[in-house]
Amino acid sequence: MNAPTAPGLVALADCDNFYASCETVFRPDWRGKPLIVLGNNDGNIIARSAAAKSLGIPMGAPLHQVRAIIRERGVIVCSANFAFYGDMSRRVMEVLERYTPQLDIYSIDEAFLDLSPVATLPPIQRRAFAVEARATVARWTGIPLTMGVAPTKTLAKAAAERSKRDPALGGVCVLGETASARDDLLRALPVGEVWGIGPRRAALLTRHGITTAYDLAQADTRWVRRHLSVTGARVQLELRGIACLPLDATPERRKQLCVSRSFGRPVTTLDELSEAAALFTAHVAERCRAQRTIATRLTLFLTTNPFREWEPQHSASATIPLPSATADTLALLRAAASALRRIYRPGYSYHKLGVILGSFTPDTPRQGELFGDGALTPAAEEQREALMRTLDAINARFGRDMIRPLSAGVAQPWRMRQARRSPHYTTRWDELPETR
DNA sequence: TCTGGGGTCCTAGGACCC
DNA sequence: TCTGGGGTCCTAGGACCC
Repeated sequence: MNAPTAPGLVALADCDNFYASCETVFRPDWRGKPLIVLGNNDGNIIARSAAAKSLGIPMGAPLHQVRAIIRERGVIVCSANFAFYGDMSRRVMEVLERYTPQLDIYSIDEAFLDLSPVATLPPIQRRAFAVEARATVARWTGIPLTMGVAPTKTLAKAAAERSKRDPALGGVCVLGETASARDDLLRALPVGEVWGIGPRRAALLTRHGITTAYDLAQADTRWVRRHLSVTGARVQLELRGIACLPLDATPERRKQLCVSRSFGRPVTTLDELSEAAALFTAHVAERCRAQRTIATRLTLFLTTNPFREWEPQHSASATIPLPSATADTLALLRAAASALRRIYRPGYSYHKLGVILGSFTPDTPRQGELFGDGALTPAAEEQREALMRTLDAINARFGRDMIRPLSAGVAQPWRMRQARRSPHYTTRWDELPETR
């Protein structure tokens, strides 16, 4: 396991329109066409192909706002298929891993590469290296990506941004040695597009006359520290070429896990909410076991639909400290049920429910329980763990929810809509692409 | 009719302790 | 008039990210 290191030279590999590109890989007839991917419940647009962007379809917009343009321009519409995207992501990352001693996977479609081995090469050769990595990913996976190469992560992000905006760069932007090249790039980057500067901070900065990344790099460091906290101060240093964000290739153990969904239709009864709570709890428990942790805290939250302003609103959450750290589905189901009883109020139309596990510790060695009231004996505990392992194995082999809590219900009328999901091309035998 | 899901880090403030 | 000082831990909420 490598400790995080301060990068001397780092590349950001950022997949282009990732979800839309995934959908196109096995449908070459869709290449170049306007295509959008909808989030769960087929609600919002969460990805757009280049052609869809150029039609002016906005990111994040609810589907019903763009119906007209979809019909008129024949836009292809897909429901999100996260199992498929996750598998394609794994393939892209495996290719990138061949090009670096340390791959820091930042999200499903982005990773930072430690390029210190090629840092001493002249810029032209560094560029050739990035160009080849990019071409190999495209050839082996079908996914196009953009590379930004620079001394810090934040500058690499800015370089990749530049590359996406300027097709003449051929998908790779290497931030040159000279300070003037860097300054030119930063002057052209609005401050709100700097990585780590969101809408709130951008508004504050603009009010103070700081409108570009260059302005932010030059601003008074004490002022930045005071108004943007340490995260903002780091952004500023990174823009100046001083690495503050380490490259971390250790496979992460999440600090919290969340499974939440909006319902396919409004839900009012405690019975239906209990079904959703049970199903989500089973899913989050499975993920907790998969990363080999046990949780000491379960939070359940519940909200009405904030867009239906004319209806009475209620949102609440309850956190249950678990008497002993666990990843046992049955123990977590009890905690979730008691949390739900605590926050449920009749008379509301609920829209979304979520279950969060947190405050993890590694699952071995197990911390013994100080006061054993009602706890399982060690032998019973071992049996329960074996049961969970069996359950996970069956679900992994025969499909998710093959075995699930009965309390999660059977008909599940509250389930989300997903009308246009593409096949699981790479993750289910019966949905493999065929050639004729 | 119809508005996503899953994360991270930081800070302020309260509870509690000596 | 005057109302310790300093520390830890925990949680909620804000801001940001993809």
